[in-house]
Amino acid sequence: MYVEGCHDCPVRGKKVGSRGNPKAGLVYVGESPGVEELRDGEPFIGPSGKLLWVSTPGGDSPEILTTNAMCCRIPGKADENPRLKALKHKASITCSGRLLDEIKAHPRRVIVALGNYALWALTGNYNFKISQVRGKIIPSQYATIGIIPVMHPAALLRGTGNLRQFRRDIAYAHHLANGGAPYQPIEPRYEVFGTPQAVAKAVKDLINQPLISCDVETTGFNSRTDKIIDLGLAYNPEFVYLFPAEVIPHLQRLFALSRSRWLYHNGKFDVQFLRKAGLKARVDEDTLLLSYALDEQKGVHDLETIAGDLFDAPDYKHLVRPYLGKGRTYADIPKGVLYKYRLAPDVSYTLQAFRQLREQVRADVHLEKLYTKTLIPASDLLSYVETHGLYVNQDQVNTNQEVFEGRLAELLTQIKAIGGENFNPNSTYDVAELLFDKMRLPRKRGRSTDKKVLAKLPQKPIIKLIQEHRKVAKALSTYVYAIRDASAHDGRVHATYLIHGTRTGRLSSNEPNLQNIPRAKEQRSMFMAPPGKVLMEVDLNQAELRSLAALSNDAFLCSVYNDPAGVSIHDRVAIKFWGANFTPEDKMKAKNVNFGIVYGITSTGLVEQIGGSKQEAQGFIDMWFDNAPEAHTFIKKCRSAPVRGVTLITAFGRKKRHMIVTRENLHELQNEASNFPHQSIASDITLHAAIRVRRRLIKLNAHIVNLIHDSMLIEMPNNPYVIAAVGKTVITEMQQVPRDWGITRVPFKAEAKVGTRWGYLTDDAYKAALRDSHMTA
DNA sequence: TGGTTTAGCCC
DNA sequence: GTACGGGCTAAACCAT
Repeated sequence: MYVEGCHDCPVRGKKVGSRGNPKAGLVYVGESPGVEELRDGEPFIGPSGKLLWVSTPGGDSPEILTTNAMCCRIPGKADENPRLKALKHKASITCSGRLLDEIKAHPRRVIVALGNYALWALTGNYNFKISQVRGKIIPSQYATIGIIPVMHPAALLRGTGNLRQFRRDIAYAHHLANGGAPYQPIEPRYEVFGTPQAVAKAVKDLINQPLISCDVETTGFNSRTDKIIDLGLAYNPEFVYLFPAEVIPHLQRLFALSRSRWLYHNGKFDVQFLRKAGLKARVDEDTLLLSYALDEQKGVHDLETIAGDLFDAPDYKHLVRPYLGKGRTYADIPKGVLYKYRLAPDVSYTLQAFRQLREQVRADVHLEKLYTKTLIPASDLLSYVETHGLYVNQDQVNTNQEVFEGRLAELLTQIKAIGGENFNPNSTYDVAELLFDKMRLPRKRGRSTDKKVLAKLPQKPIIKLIQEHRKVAKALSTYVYAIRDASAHDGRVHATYLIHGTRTGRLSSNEPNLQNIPRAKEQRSMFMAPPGKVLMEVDLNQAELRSLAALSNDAFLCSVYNDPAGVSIHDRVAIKFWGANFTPEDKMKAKNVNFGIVYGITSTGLVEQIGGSKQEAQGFIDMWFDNAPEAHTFIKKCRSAPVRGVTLITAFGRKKRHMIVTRENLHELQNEASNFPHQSIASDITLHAAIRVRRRLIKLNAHIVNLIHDSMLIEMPNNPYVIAAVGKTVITEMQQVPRDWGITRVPFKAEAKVGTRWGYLTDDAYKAALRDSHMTA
């Protein structure tokens, strides 16, 4: 094959042409051939091709014309290397004539552009980004229906993109090529109900509807300081009722009395604003949580993405964006624009998405259980935890600020005396230059200067200074300034807990993250109980190891946790390793192995913690598993799930699906899989316990103020009766939840600590309260 | 201004 | 040569 464009082409290598029916109505256009394609002279027969064909309805078919934007191979590193990138760009331009000639030779219905280069060559528009336009019909002179941009399968194999979306996009192209109608969102009509009389009329329409979709637009993300601008409701996606903020009080009756099921997209956010405005809002259905139940990957659950995927809803962001920018809020958007392009579509799209997603969840018994029994109740729990917030000890924050700022200034002076006036210890570039170029210290792992590397370098004064500087700088920026600023409004921090933040079912926390506060007493004590109250922390004891024991039914682990004498697992393992006369150091090592096991630790990782040789560490790991063979088998079975194409499912209905397995990511997927079940179960036990106890605690004026994977923090009056009642309630439920969910082979154990400052909670204080209340533990 | 990399904190 | 699961934030750096 030789065409005129090849004269100007900078590559001029061996060429790979097209395959399939030259007259096909459906064309796949890829980027450039890979190694396998070059060898066999056909496009899409390597790993990318395999993924493409398994994602194609009906599989590999000669009725599809398959070709590439470039017919020569461009080395895979081209996107990182500027010289190669320029070459690739030039090649794609010179080759586009050949591509378009081939396409134009016969009438086409649909062209699938796989990746940016295919899209650019087909449209001539280099501003397109595949990640932004994928799955949308782009009109084209070359195809009657148009171009459907889709992520390149190679990108998915590298770990970017989302397989569900990829499959849906390909299926959509086939649907269109086979004469199917384009997905068409319903664009709702809307009306503003701005007077009490108008509201009364709207309420009459709405109050007996079985399902109402609700959304609010606000001036910001903080329900304490920001305000609702407008509220939208709909029971039919064709029509949205809009209510300006000033008439919202007139909706009280609707929210309080309606028997409707209330639908939101991330209702945890909306209901906090609505409750502040005096409405009895509740979340019965939630499209964000439905989407997460169906796909535990992150980054695909915002309403724009869902509506775009399900019915090709237009992206109106660009129409709203010009009115935003620094210092401006949604209140600065003209009402007409806000209603037409934001509020009305959001309310209607939520309803439209719900119809599809709810059915998909209902069709799967595990997901139905997860959604109704865990995700929706968690939304209710967390909207309350977020609103209540965690009290901040401003004195401790101020003290920490003074101490850390003072120390940081000292350190900086000393560091600059060695590194020079312009030396910035926060800059990894500066640190690497000083250590490896000027001081000629030995390099490890490239030019990394992280904690472990510094610890292994010869202990020069500058290294000690940099180590301490990093610690103090972190303490100051992340854990003093952020907490100080976040609590400036009402003396509390109100973190946001994401239900969909992890692939295991753990919660995540942000702004601020209350799940990674340093354990140092003076830092944890930035959080405390307000005057007259105390904090209680209730922890699950070794939750993940107990989960592993229960799931694997391992004889050794089960005997440890069912042991009436209560000899700890660390002691039991130490005895197995060293006999009855083990030393305290031995016990420490045993503890590290025990905790490492649940994370799938390797000998290298274990050496980092306990020292010694790699062989010795491997010996401990082997011995541990020899001693717990059923646990070993269970973990191995989980590890092999990605290769076997098996989806892991927990008792709570959490799933770990294995979408794309490649040689590169296999190891990572196996590690995730082996960790998933016990991590997931441990956090669900905590979450369910919190859901169960919340209302009972409120009657005692006790409030959950933080949740950290296997523990919860509770604020309550400093009264022994209350403390004892709360402790008993929470401990009982944390221990009962696993039994109720069929996790019965080992008991779970919860423990309570009490005090005024988070850094100084003790079990003695809890026991004292039990004594004082004349109750027994 | 926004995205990526490197670092450090937690369970 | 191979690092151990799940997260979030800040600062520097680099591209646009």
